Amino acid sequence: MVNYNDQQLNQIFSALSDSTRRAMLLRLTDEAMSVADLSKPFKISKPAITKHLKVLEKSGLLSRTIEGRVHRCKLEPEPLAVVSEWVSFYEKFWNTRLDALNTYFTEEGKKKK
Amino acid sequence: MVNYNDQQLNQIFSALSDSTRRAMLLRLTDEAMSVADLSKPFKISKPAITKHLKVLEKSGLLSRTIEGRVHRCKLEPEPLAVVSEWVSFYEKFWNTRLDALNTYFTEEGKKKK
DNA sequence: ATTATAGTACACCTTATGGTTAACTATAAT
DNA sequence: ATTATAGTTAACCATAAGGTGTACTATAAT
Repeated sequence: MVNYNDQQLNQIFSALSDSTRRAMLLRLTDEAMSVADLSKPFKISKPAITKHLKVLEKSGLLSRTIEGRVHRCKLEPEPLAVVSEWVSFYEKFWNTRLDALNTYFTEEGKKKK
Repeated sequence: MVNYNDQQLNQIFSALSDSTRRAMLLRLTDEAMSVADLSKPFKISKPAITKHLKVLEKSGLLSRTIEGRVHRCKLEPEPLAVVSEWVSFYEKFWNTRLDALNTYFTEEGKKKK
């Protein structure tokens, strides 16, 4: 898989740390759409939208194709795969914790029997 | 699983968007350790370390137990499970993309045969 | 009692972030 | 040719983030 460096991870996590941007990504899972359509649910100014789009674009989470005066925005999921890969390393830690919890309750169950 | 709200996701992603903090988390996967031990690889001032620890603590990624004058820092993986859950929703999007790629190469393979 | 160590709190600085309004460019429609 | 629409750019503002040095608190060691 692609080897993203620290700075790129910074950018991706930073892009994801804003509710509006995450909502934008979610909206784009349905379908690619224009900036106007994409920004409909958000009660912020157009320049604010532009800035959010730039952040998403720079982090690689969004691409756009310009068709006339309309910018068609598309979700680019690869950085999310990178996040998934990054976080998967830690999976064992919450698993062992759940295992410990599980063992605890199993032992409790045994005692009651 | 726990239902984290938008603001908590903001905090978690924001905490993860800094190289130093991610390196701290990685260090803590080996073992829980004091602030001094934890901060050894980082060439920043002690107050800077304190700040990073606070960010990690507020996001739930780190806990500490005070033993005398030593603060023992421990990795708390639950927020990472939340990230994993959040990102898992998008898995289908990079899977379908990889599938498409796979199909493409498979078709190419057929042509060559 | 004094000194060393672990860590935080405070005040400050610089840059980044998220928002605004006003003005602009470029395409589309009348 | 004029007007409307899609979107960006520029200048500005307030607050947050990440860093610093100095001063402080609290525990441990001599």
